Amino acid sequence: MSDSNQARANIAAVERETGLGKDTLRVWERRYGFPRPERDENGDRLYPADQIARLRLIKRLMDRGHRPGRLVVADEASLLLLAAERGESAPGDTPAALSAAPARTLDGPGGVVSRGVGAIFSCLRLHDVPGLKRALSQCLAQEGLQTFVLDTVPKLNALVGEGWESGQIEVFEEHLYTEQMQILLRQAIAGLPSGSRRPTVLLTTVPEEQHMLGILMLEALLTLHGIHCVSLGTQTPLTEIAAAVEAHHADVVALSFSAAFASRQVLPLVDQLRGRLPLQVALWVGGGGLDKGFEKRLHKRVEPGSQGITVCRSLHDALAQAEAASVALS
Amino acid sequence: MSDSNQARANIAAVERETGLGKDTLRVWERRYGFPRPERDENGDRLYPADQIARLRLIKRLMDRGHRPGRLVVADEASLLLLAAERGESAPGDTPAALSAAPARTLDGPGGVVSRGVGAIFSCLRLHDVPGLKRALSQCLAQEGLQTFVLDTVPKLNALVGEGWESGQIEVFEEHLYTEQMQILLRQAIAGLPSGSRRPTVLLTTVPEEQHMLGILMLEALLTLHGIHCVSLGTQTPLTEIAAAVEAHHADVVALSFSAAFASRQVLPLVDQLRGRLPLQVALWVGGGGLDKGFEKRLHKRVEPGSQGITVCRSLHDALAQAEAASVALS
DNA sequence: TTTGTTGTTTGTCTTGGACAAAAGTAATTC
DNA sequence: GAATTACTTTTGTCCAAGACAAACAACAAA
Repeated sequence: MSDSNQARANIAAVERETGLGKDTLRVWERRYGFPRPERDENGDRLYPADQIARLRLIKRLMDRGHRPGRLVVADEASLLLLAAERGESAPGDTPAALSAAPARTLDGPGGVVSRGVGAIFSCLRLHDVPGLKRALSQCLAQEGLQTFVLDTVPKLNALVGEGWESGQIEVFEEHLYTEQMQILLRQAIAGLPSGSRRPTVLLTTVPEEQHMLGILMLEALLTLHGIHCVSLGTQTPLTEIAAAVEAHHADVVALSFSAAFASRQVLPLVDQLRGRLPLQVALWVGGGGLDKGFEKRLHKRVEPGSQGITVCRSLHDALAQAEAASVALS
Repeated sequence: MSDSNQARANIAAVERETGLGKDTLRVWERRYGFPRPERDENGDRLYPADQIARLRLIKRLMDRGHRPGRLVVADEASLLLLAAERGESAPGDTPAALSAAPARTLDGPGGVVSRGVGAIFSCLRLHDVPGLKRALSQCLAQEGLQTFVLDTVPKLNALVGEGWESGQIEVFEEHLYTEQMQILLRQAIAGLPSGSRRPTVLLTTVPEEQHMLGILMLEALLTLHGIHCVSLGTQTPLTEIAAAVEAHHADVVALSFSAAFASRQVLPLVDQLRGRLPLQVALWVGGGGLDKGFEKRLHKRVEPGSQGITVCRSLHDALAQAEAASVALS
């Protein structure tokens, strides 16, 4: 198994592949004895492929809420057991939607018959790009944009996220899903009359946060309701967000944090941005990257400027905020 | 000027804002005496705003090809002098296109009269989003997709890039441009019949490379010529690229590197990916992130698997490669 | 002009220590 | 039982100073 001609990666490559920082990798090695990479002739770490795979699994479980200290000392069996568990985070949601819609709904190559979430999911797992496109479009057309964005897309995101956590879905499949959903949402937005109502909402993400779907969903929803949106895409430096607010006379900055984002960094980042924005500009934050205690910690802050941060736990929240702001501004 | 209540940022924030790594910031301080941040009560670095601004300027000049050792010890005046210089990288190109198309082509709010590159550029600088949309669409409609992608978009990219390097264009304006161009290109691609000819080209970027425009331009061009493309979006881990190749039976992987990408990392990355791909799968690399000596260094490599890497210096190259591959596969 | 050799520049990796914020645990009160 | 408070452990990030190899510049030779 552990052949010497096995592919081995340096610490930078492991950071790329797993998303765990170099400092973290080193401190785990010191504290827990794992990972235990080999060394090259210069003393630099060389991680074997199996240790990288384990690190990736650990990262998956961490994003689901498990603690690293337990995971790294756990044996392989209990790790796989945890991975097989389903996320029970949202009770009453659609926990069995996946198993209820098995992949045998195919009708010849590329010809999917069944509809809805299940069909989308099977196309994704079969790498059937045309079928995926078709299933997504059908779904959108059938439900209408509002229902699609408010209900179906979050459901799909959760499904794909869970599939990824449990190892059923590969990262590249998730990329494919994201790309196709992006195409669809952008097309839908382009087909709408551009919003003209205040507030003007500036949409973006902070550096390190590369996931676009959150702000794209919000943009679709707000544009549908006639609200004026300006999207800067992902990863805008904080100072630039502040500059853009001034340039576009924005009333609101909306930030999205995905579950993959390091949740401990969210509050300082948001705090810092709040300090750079004028007081009358609202700051909305949302997405799965906000842990449960976020509001509590937010309210514990006594520093000036920590007020005026609105947490949107769902797109419904954000829409309600927008409507309220629209009334207040008119 | 250097008030004590000035905003000061920690090293992580400076990394976010400037794109310079923590290690680099620390080693510059040790070697060159700049930056020279203050310290908080715990000994952690606190960078004043003016030093951050200088670091950002230095990063700009580095991306243009200047060497850090000279820049950090240079005085403010010579730095600004360098910044004001225009990039002379592409001789015979369109060096004065910007100044030849001043911003006074407006006709009332939002109503741009003049056409082409100049109009696009002025809308961008005036933050006129509807005008920008219109100008871009007009340009595309007038020139046709092929000419637009092959000539105008690279020209615009260069212009925006130069504007950013010289400080005329803010980062958030560049984000806005990228976002709008992305919308336009995606729309154009969606309007085409999806490609069916081999080779099947898998488009993506490596982790750390967030710029989408390169692969989007290539996707538009190839799809226009009937070539079958699969895009995974940006930042796909190398192992996942390899997995996606297998899943989609791709014949080619196309990677794009922007000028902002650390050019020293390109070769090892590409080498590593080459090693993970089957021999019959081609690997194309392109974009401004490849420095001049890239081919030379590539050919100097004697390691197994370093063969079979094709450098595309322009989209014309890539298109020619695709046509050649198409002939070979039919 | 190209090719090889030398010295300098530069980013990244190393170790081992330190600390603050977050999360878990226990005791207390409503 | 649910919510506060106080205490303890966990955990990621930062620091210092040293080292080294790849990239680069400059010069020599074919």
